[in-house]
Amino acid sequence: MPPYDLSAFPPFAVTVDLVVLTVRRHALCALAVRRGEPPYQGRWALPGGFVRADEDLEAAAARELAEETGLHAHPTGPPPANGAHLEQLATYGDPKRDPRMRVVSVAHLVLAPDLPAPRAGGDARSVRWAPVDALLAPETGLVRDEEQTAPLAFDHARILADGVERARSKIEYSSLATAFCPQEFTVGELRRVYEAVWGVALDPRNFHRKVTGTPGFLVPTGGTTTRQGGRPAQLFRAGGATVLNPPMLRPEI
Amino acid sequence: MPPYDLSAFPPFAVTVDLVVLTVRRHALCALAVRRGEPPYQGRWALPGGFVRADEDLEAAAARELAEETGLHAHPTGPPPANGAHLEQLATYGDPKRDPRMRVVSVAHLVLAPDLPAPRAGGDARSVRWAPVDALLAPETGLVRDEEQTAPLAFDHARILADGVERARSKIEYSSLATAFCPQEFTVGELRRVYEAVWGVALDPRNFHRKVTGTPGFLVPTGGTTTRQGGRPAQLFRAGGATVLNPPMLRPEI
DNA sequence: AGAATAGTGTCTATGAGACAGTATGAG
DNA sequence: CTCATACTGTCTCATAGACACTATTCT
Repeated sequence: MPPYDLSAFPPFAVTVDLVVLTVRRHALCALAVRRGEPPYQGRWALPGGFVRADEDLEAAAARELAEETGLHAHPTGPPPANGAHLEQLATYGDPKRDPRMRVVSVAHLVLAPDLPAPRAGGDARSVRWAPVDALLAPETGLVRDEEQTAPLAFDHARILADGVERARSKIEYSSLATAFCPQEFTVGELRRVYEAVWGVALDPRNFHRKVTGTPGFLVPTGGTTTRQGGRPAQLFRAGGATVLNPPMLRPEI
Repeated sequence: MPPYDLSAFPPFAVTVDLVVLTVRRHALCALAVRRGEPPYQGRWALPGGFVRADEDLEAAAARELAEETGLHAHPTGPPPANGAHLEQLATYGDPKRDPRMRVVSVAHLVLAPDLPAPRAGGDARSVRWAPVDALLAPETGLVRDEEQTAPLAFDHARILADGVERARSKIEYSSLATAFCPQEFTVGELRRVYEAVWGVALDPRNFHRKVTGTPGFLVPTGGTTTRQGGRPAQLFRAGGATVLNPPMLRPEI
């Protein structure tokens, strides 16, 4: 078969799916949308959609993100405003992953601060933040939830699990945990992000020493806040450093 | 636009491209094929090809690898025979990356030991191992090479650079460097893999202490070899461990 | 006062880097 | 013999983890 014989390749549909993560009420949550049509009608799924004919993959992901949440993503570089971090996650192309046609989905990972309202374009009942534990619970539904969310449609549970694992490992050796925080945040708030994403408790004193001692990780803004109660805490912005060396260590077990 | 309106999505061609890396003569090398047709006729490119209509992405990558090199890949799990490590790398979908049509390429990374002959299916002049430094050299060709290899066709320089960076970082925290070694190897041979991939010199004594002291990384086979000269060295196989904790530290600078 | 959170200091165990010194082969 | 490589041991410094202690607010 000569390469690029224009009649010799099978046609594919290409979509982007989004794993949008945030930390709400001390829990790692993902954005889920309810499917209005078959297949998997009524089930929860990851947001996503078709890549347009002249659109880059990353642009398609940013467009879908804006349509679903109103969030503006900055694929690389530091957060200028209240933007979200966006990166490509992986591509899923099992021939049977969609029962109707051959669809290859390029999944993207988005890390966003909590504050933005969950939606901007759709209707309120069809999009929500759900704890990833509930979305990934075994199909018997062991997790008590006001509304059953698992199992996700298609192979989206696998995609979500891959995205969560990527986020868990990336905050070890990068400063990406700050993408879950508002523009100004305290050391304690950053620690609660780590605790929620990793699902562990960290020693506040050692954590404080570690993050404030890593050059370029945090930049003090001069302000303080008491929004967490207790003694006023310094406010910080994310510094220019993107990689942490040495990394944050995720406690074993 | 209703989702999955079968007439509402633009058609894409989906390909797999392969970044096949090995260590030869103390240098990190990648597999390159010479293009026989336009565009970029006569230029070097990464091996790859179309994904078939009912073929998984990983299966397509393994098939292309076997067609180009005769290597058999085992996507996950330990090397049973002289297989190569294969994993998905990233997906490239710039609308203009191929001048003729919309092509989305799912790049895969392959790490292989040196021994296998460079090719099995094509003709000898159209496929070769080339040092990644030469393939990624600036277009002015600062690297002296018997035959100019850079710049690669399409966006393959970017793909190769991403694959090399992935390999460089993965051998820090995983036992994947053993994928570059034959089934049985010495500590010194493993060290030369690290030195070639990272492009640095490592202290042989500290390296020996580190790798032999990490549980599950190396399993002694009982044999010895003098193929490197000097005092006979113990032979090892790769152990069951896949992640290294604590990781190998890549020297700075 | 008591509770809650922020922040500092101190000790210890672990591991990386530097490097002395010994072991065992090939020529 | 020399040379090359393999391997062991020892010292020092950096840092993670454990945890005592102080600081500053709110109720």
